[in-house]
Amino acid sequence: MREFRPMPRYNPSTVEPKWQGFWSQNRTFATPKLPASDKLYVLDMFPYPSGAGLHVGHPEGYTATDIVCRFQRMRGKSVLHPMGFDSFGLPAEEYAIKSGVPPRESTEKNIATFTRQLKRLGFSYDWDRVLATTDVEYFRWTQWIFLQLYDTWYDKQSERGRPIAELPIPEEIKQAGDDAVRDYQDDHRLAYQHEAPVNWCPALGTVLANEEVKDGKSERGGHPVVRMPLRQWMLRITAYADRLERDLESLDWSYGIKKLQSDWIGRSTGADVDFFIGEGSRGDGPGDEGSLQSAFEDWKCGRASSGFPEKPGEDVLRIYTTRPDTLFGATYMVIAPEHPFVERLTTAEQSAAVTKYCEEAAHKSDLDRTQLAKKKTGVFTGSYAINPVNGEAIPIWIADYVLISYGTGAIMAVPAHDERDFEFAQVFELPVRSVYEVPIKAFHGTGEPSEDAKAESEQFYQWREEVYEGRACFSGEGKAIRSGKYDGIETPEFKKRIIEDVSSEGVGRGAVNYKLRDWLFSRQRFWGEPFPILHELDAEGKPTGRIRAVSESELPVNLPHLDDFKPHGRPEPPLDKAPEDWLYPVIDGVKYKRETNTMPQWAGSCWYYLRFIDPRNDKAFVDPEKERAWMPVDLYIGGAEHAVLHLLYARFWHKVLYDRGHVSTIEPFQKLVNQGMILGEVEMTGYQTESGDWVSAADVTEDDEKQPVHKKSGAALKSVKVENEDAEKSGENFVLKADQSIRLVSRAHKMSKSRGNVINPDDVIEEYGADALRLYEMFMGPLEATKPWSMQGVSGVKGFLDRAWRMIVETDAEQMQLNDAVNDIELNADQNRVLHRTIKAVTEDIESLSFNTAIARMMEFVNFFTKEEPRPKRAMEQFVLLLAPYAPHIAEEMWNVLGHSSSLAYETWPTHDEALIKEATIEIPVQINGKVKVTVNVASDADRAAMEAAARADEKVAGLLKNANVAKVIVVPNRLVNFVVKP
RNA sequence: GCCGAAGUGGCGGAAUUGGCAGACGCGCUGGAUUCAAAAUCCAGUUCUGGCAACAGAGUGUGGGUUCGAUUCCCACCUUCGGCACCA
Repeated sequence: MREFRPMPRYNPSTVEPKWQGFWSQNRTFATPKLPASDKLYVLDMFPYPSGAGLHVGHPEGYTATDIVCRFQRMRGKSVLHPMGFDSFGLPAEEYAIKSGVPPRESTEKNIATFTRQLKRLGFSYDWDRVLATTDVEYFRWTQWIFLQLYDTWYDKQSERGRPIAELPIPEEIKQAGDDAVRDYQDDHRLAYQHEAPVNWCPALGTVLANEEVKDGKSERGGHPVVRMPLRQWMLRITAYADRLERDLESLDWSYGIKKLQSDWIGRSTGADVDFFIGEGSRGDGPGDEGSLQSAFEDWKCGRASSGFPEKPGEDVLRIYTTRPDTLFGATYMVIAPEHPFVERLTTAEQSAAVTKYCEEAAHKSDLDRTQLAKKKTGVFTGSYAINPVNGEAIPIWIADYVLISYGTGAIMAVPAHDERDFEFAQVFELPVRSVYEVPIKAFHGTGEPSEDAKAESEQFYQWREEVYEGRACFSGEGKAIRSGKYDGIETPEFKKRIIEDVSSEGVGRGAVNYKLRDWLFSRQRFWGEPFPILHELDAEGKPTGRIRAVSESELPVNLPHLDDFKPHGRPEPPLDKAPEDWLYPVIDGVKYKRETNTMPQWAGSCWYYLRFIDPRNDKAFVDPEKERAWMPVDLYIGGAEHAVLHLLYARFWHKVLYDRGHVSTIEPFQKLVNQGMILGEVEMTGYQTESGDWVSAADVTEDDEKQPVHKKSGAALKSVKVENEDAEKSGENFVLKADQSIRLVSRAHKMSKSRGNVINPDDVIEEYGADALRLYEMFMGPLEATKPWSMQGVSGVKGFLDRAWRMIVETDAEQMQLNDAVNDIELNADQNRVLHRTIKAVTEDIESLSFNTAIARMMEFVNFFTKEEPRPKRAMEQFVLLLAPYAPHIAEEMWNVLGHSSSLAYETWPTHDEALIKEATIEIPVQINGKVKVTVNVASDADRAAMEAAARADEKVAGLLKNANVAKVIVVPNRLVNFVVKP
């Protein structure tokens, strides 16, 4: 065994465990139950504890938050900085199926690994608060929140969720009996069951939320997803769409993330309009208008007095449009293949074609629908509807480009002003009628238009003509034409007026729609939270359709032991195979079957930030007093991959809890920052043919599978990694040294096992130490930027820590002792200036999360002070405090060497003195016509005249100005002098 | 196609109420130290021309505003990320 003694040389492998042990033993970062001073809640997105362990992306965000926390503690704030594990989810279960290890076992093992790795990085978490979403005592409260959702309906009047007991029951429902009342309530709960076509993934054996499906494949694993009808639990997130959108405004999030969320919610405004169809399927068309037209007149009269009904009757086709101002341009209508009116509207002669089309549409997966999106398909129903604004009968078509799940599942088609309608009209040769004047494009720039501009203008007029003739589509805004009394009105005004008019006639009304759909909340998997729901069974063991919530006192509903939880490709969940005594509880003599679906992985992460405030409470999910004291989260840092789903779901749950009086803030996360991705090391890639001949990257393109192929011949090529010394730069590009005509590609790629460029943080710590890893990840570049890894960069940062160490610690001594050059002396003016400039910059940079520049300033400090001998001890102490948030282990050790016996974690953060930063004289550039000619020294408080005089006094400037005609002199105090010289 | 972010030395990046472009780090070159190496220290390092002093060019491209533009305006190109028939 190696002899242990204090090492004069900086050795992270002894310093770091020493201080990690110290913090742990002294519970240095334990947070009081209630804040003792100004509170600060800083949160990391907790990790999924995968079997692969921590990757270098994790410490990036975690170091950023840790710096802020350590800094703010030194500034006297009460800081809550917890960590936990998002441990439910598919991978543990997939692993269990392969290996036979129960998910709880592998999950606990992974959590232990993650904990060890996180502790090795020296993060100042309050480990007393650690939690995992798979802890029974945690998901007990996840289930409890589900019950809150189940017990809540959304009151549109007051715009908030209220207890289901307060739901007003209409008289006719009351009279229909208890079952009707219960059904009515169930229809209004925020958590409800619904049978609808869902995204079923046979390979994963579960349904997926819309958000988890990309290009018709599962986000996890990339397995195909098909649509099939299933009865599922849904959460009524759409009720909160408006608030989720509106409240974004109050948040300190980047514009990009807000936009992403806002686009996902997808609020649009327009109008609902009813088109009269009479009894349907009568084929009343242009040739047979009589009966439908006269019925339409009667209907319109009726509507004028009755107004616009809440629910459309059988005699109308209700559509939603964002452009009611194009009503006069509607030349046909389209309904979705799943629309309930399909059968009614189909005439006998069209019946066969319609049935065939709808069947095909039903079997298409989302993938087929999107991939075949290139060409529009559809079929005519044979029926017509009457446009309420002009009484015109127009044909009704069926097409899958209209989605049943958005708006009313039916549209009016205005091919002249909507690209999709135009495409469809082209395919089926339907009429196109433009009702807008195409505004003349304004030309940019000044003077004569160039040849290009003239050609462009020519093209524009040609296109404009095509729009008027119905051969092109214009989706912009302008002045109305062919729109009766609305002619000449600009689009926004037209919209307003026509909505008023159709409303007063009772044929339409202003309407709002969202892209956001309700959240499909159940999964057919084992490793998730069981629903606290029971289905009542009758004497024969058949479900009666009644459901019952597990009472709060019966929570948690734990997962039963299951030997086999393998999905079988059928929609029955694995929990259906649970032991009888778990599956069939009897309450008051009534037998029930438990809900066997489980919650999706998102559930646990929707509220973990609340549990951290009071993690061991067994009476409530969080104590209200503590919740009020700590919420909201002041800073939340994590990856952009959660920009939509996790953040939207968590905000939704939070708002429901707010409405029900369980939390005190309307939003959970006040400030959000997304860390950028860390890529692998930059690689130089060249391309070779099968036979090994080089091909220039300029001649390479990608095929459909993203494999490199030769641009001209299409022959498959192989990518070859080229060493840096075999490449050189030529103009804009890198080329092969041996053959300069061969261009290479220099690029950093995402870290992936298959590419073999994954950096393991444990290895980095082994070689350079945790402080170097932390410092490097912060030094790489701006927190939010995507940046490539560089091992040489880590080594460079380690070199800085070595120099800092030598600046303070005597490396020639046998014992750990202060460097002889460090003495108790006063700082001179230069030293003060450097010290105070550093304090100022580092402080401001932490506040703006600009860690890379803060580190650069500390490097400058060390570069300066290593040259100073003797070195004032006080400056060294102040520096160590500045460094501490970034590299806490080495800072604690140096603090120790500087003669302090305890941790610096709560030492007072240094402050700067502006007066000491100011220099007596400053160097300013002197320009002539904006070009710097010389620099001159002037007093830092010199006025304009003095600066100009100093500039003119310079020999070279005087020479240059001698025979020149100085038209103007621009003097910017403290900045520069510029002589404007005319020839 | 739409939306968002970004294009600065050999590389990561710095500088924006418009004011000396390239801080800091890597790499590279030369030197010191060493038997030697590692480590460390010193000097240099945007490009072009020149021994040098110096001169010219330069922040994706093209234009514009200004005494002065990496920063502001217009048009475009490229890369990355997201969304994708939402009427």
